[in-house]
Amino acid sequence: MKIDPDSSEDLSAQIAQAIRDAIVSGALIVDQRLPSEAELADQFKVSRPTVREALKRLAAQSLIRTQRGATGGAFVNRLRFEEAYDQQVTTSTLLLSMNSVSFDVACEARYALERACAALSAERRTPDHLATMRAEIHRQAQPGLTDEAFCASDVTLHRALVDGARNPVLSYQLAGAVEAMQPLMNMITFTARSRETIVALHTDLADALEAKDGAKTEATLIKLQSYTLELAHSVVTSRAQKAKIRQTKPV
Amino acid sequence: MKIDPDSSEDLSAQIAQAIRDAIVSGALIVDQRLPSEAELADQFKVSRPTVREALKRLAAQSLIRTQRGATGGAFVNRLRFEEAYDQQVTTSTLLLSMNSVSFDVACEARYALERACAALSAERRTPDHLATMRAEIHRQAQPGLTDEAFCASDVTLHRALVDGARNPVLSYQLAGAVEAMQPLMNMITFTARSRETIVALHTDLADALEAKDGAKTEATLIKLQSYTLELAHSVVTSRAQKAKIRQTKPV
DNA sequence: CCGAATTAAATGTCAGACATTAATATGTAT
DNA sequence: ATACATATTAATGTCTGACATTTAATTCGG
Repeated sequence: MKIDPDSSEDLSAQIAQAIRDAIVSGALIVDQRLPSEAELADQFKVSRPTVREALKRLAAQSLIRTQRGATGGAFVNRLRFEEAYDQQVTTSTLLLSMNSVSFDVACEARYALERACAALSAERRTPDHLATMRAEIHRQAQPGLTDEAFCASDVTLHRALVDGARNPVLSYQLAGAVEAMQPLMNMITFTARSRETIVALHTDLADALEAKDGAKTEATLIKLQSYTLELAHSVVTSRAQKAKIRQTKPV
Repeated sequence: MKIDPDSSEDLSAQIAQAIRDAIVSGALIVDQRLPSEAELADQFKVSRPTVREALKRLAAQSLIRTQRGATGGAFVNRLRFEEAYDQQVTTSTLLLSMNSVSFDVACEARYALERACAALSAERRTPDHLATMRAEIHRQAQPGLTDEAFCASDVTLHRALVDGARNPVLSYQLAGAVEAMQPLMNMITFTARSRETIVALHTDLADALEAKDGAKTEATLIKLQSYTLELAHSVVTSRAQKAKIRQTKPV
C-alpha cells in the first residue's frame, strides 16, 4: 500500500482509500486488526493525526471500528444490513431534498420498487409481518394521531410489507426509498376523509397479503400510489389558489 | 449545537453528528460555509485536531467539501446522484460479501428491482438507451471477450435498461443492486454456448424495449433470471463433483 | 489459589507550530 | 490610469510532542 505525497488529494484521503481498497479486495478480512496508529504513521511516513483522520473517514462509512485499551486498535468491521440502513436513509433523504426531486418522481420510484416486492411478500410473509401491518392500520385509524405520526406509521407498515419478502438485499435497498419519502409525505395534510381512504387501502393490502394474492397486492399498491399522488396534487393546487387569492386581495 | 463531553462516544463523532443533523434538518443549506476549524474548536470547546476528525467524517460521506486558501473552508456539499452511486456500490458490494449473501438471494433482489423498471423503461427509453444496449450486445457476441469484460458489459447493458425509466431515484437505487452483483457474477465461467443464450435474451430485451412492450420486457427479464440461476447452479454442481473426484482419486 | 494493585499498550485529546494554498490588497512601472 | 508583480492574510494541511483515558494482562500479596 503506497501513497503519493505530491498528489493534490489530502494524505488522509489517500490513506483511507488505500485501506478501503484493501478491505474491498479482501486483503483485509472481517475482524482483522489494522496496525496501530503509530505503526500506520510509520508505514505511510506521515504523522499520527493524519493517520487518525484517515481512520475517522473509514469509521464514518462503518468500514472499521475502534477499541481503546491494551488490546485495542482499529478492526475491519462486519458491515451489517441494519447499520447500512441508516446511512442509506440519510443519503437518500439528502439526495431528494438537495436535488429538488419532485414528489411525483420520488413517489413513482418508491411504488415501483415496492411492487417489486409484492409477489414475493405475498408468498413468504410470516404472521409477524401481517400482525405488524394490522397493528399499524389500527393505529392509523385513531382520531387523535398527528400527521407526522400517521406518516411514521405508514413507513412502518410499508417496511413490514417489504420485509415480508424475506430478502435482506431487497429490504436494504427499499429502506432508503421508503424512508427518504417521509419528509416529502409530511408536507401533506391528511383530512379525516383521506385517512379513511388510506386505511381502507392498507386494509386491502393486508388482506391481499394474508390471502397470499400477489396480483391483488400489486393492484392495491397501484391504487395507493394514485391516491397518494392525487392527495399531493390537491395540496399543491390548494396552495396555489390561496396564493392567488392573496395576490388578488392583498391584506 | 451542543455536545456531551461525558458521553462514551468520541467527541469527533458527536461533533460530526451535530453538524450532520444541522445539514439534514436544513439549518445548514447547500454551499453554505461552515465556521473555520478554529471557530468550531472554540464553539465546541475542543481542539482543532478533534474538529478536523469530525470534518473528515463528514467529508467521507460527501456531506461537505473543503477548500484551502484565504476564502477557503468547509462548505455544505450538494450531494449528487453520481457521487452517491460510488458509495452505494462499495457499501452494497461489502454487504453481499461480508454477510455471505447467496447468489440466489442477490439475484432475486436484483431482478425483482429491475422488473420494477421494466414497464417504465419500455415507455420512456430514448434511442440513446437502445443504442447503448445494442452496442453492448454486439460486444458480448465478440469471441475474444474475457469473462470479466463480458460481465462488465452485462452491467452496462442492464444499467441502460434501468436508466431508460428516466427516474434518477430508481437509477440510484438500482446502481447498488446491479453493480454489487458483479463480483458474484464473475465467479461464473461463461461457455460459448451460454454466452450465445444470454446474447439472444439480451436481444429479446432490446427488441421488447424498442417495441415499447413492457410485458415482454418483464417476461424476458424473468427468463434471464432463471437462466442466470441455472448457470450459477451448474457452476456449483461441477465444482462439487470435481471436489469429489479429487477426494476419491487424490494426487 | 484468588483477588487487588500494577503495568503496558493502545486510542482519545490537547497545544502550538509551521507549510501550503489562494484570494485580495498593495505598489510600482509603463 | 492600467497592467503586472509583490505582499498580505486567512484559511486548510501537516507535524511534533505531550498527556489523559481505557482496558487487558501481569504481578504480587494474602
